[in-house]
Amino acid sequence: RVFGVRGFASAKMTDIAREARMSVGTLYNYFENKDDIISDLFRARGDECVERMEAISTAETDPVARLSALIAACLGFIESHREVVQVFFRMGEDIERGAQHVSGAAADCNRQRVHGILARAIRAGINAGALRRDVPAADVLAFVTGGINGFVNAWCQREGRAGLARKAPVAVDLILRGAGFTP
Amino acid sequence: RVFGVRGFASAKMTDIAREARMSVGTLYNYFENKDDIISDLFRARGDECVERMEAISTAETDPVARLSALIAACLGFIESHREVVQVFFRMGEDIERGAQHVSGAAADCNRQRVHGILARAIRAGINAGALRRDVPAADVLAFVTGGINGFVNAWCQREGRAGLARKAPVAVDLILRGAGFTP
Amino acid sequence: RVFGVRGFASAKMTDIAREARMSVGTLYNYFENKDDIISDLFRARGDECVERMEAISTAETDPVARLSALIAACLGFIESHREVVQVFFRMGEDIERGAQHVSGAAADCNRQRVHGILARAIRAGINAGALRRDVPAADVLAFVTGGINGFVNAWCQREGRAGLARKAPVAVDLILRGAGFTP
Amino acid sequence: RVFGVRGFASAKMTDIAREARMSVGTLYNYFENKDDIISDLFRARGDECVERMEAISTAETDPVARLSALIAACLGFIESHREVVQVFFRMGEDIERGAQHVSGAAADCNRQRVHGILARAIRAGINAGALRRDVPAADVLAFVTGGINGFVNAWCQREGRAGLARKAPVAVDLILRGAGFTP
DNA sequence: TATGAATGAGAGTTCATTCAT
DNA sequence: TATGAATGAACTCTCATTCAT
Repeated sequence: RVFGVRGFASAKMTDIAREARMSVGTLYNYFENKDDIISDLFRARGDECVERMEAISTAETDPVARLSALIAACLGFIESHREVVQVFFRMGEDIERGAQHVSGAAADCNRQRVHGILARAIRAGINAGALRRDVPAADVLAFVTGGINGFVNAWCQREGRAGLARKAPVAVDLILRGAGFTP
Repeated sequence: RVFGVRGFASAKMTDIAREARMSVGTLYNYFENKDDIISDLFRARGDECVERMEAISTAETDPVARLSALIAACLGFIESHREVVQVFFRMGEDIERGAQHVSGAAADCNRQRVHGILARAIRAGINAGALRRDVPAADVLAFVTGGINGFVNAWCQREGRAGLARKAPVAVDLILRGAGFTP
Repeated sequence: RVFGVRGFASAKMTDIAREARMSVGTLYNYFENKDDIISDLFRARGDECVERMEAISTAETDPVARLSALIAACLGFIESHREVVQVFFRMGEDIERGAQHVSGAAADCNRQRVHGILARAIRAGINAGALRRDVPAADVLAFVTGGINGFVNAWCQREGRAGLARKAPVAVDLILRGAGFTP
Repeated sequence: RVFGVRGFASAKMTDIAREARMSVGTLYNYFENKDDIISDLFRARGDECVERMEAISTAETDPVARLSALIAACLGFIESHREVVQVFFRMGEDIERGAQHVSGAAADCNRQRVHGILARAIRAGINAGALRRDVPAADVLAFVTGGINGFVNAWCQREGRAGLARKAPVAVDLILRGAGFTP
């Protein structure tokens, strides 16, 4: 929660300790150092998210249904882990590049795993003729992840409100059919 | 450049001064404090970007052409301001919300202005019947900005390569027509 | 053992507890605080050493034999209390003066008692005409204790080897007759 | 001065800074870290001491005169660098072994160089027939360095008084001729 | 106007000590 | 009596900011 509100560098150990209702000393009984806290956070949530997506990936065989379910799962996961994801995604931006010295590996690994799952689904969709062939799969991936993030960002703006998961159908629809008018 | 590489909190005034080939003292003749540097950076680049987009907005009357041009302009602007935009966009994430104590206002204002321009274009498109009516304009906005960011992120991954602007047609095409196969 | 290896300030209570195969809590059932541990250590070993030397002092009446026996006893005691003495003597240096806030009194008291015993033996030797009269007793004391320490230091260098007590005859000989060639 | 009084571990950076009439920040402009301060101290004084002793070593050819001059030089150097040497020698004890993580290398190197110079002088004396042949050179070295240290320690006890260098003749005499009465 | 050494508040981290179990 | 998680004061080190030159 503290990382989400103040950012990694500005989050003080004392703040984190106070939020966790313990002393700094106790905090250090459970984490090696500040980096370790966020690393663990990333790892734990990332694993959870990836697991859920993997499950969907193997369960759902229809390409379009699979991609739709994955997108919905992403949005649902993010909504149900509001505070963590706030760090996970927003700080991720900071970490993926620049400050990669802080748990960069963990964050990067998670991002890559999620991207990998989506990429496989996209390629399957293309091969099955359910997704466009005229656009490189890499571009589709960028577009899909971007679209998801767009809704996450918008949802984060309207702080405190619920409803990200509810947007899944719209998001999926826009991602698959585009914003343009089709008569 | 320093902010882009090290992140705001980790960027030291001495580093910035060295990069600018001046002493810290001189730096303080031009900027009130560290926050001021990034604020000014945001304001300056933001103004530039907004100006360019405003120009397109008034020049182009056809809704679809206008939105396409705006998207292309965004991508072009970002590519030509690599280092700055790296901070501008990536750190923006960190600043827009979380660390709003640092130039949050400036960043937020820029984002809002850009979003405003895109929102107007989208509404115009909907009214003209060129964009989908069955989806709330706010959702389309989230989708469009997300799609743009998706390409920016992918471009940032492949560090050092050029070619973000070149992606504009693909980005526009995917945003308008979606990733799904349409026979 | 822990004090000997890490030094007083760097020795952690948890390390000491682990070495003693108990918990820190239990440690605190036997010692008031960290200082107390080293104080007790000093006192106990010091008493032991002083007792042994006192015994020699009263038993041996011939001045030269007495001094020789005392020197040999010192070296023997040190060898048989390797780890403790490592602290006792080496840290003693640190504590005798400087860090007298830590059990300085105890250490100082021990040193003074040992020095006192040696000083009495030296004075007796001078009075009996067995030791040089032309040099102040205080200087002889400094010389004798220094000589002993010299062998202790050299012995400590060659870590792990035995044989300090074996050096007693050489040490005594050098102390009494000097390093110069006497035809 | 602070290291000498409080010992390395107990010496606080703020104390050192106050003693040097500067702020901690300034201290860090000149030294990387706490270890660096003592390392530099050791290195600088050690070099000085070694240089002086080397000069004597090459200048004086007569073995006994050379050893005497070296002993006197040691005592003189120590007296004229009271505070530094207090750390240099006393902490040396602590560092040579135990806390070798702190500038152990530097201290050890100095000790070895000084010992080396003395050892060469001793071997020369033995070869020239001026020092005893019946005792291993290594033991003589231990005895000589011990004797020197004995006077240093005694001098350090009587805090604040001068006169270590004045003891050189007595020290040399005792070291060469021993404490025993020779008719 | 330019410089960069000096400053010191504030950060992360350690560890002697306590006390409920 | 034994335990070891919890505590928080105190430490080292950083770096934005100042100001005499």
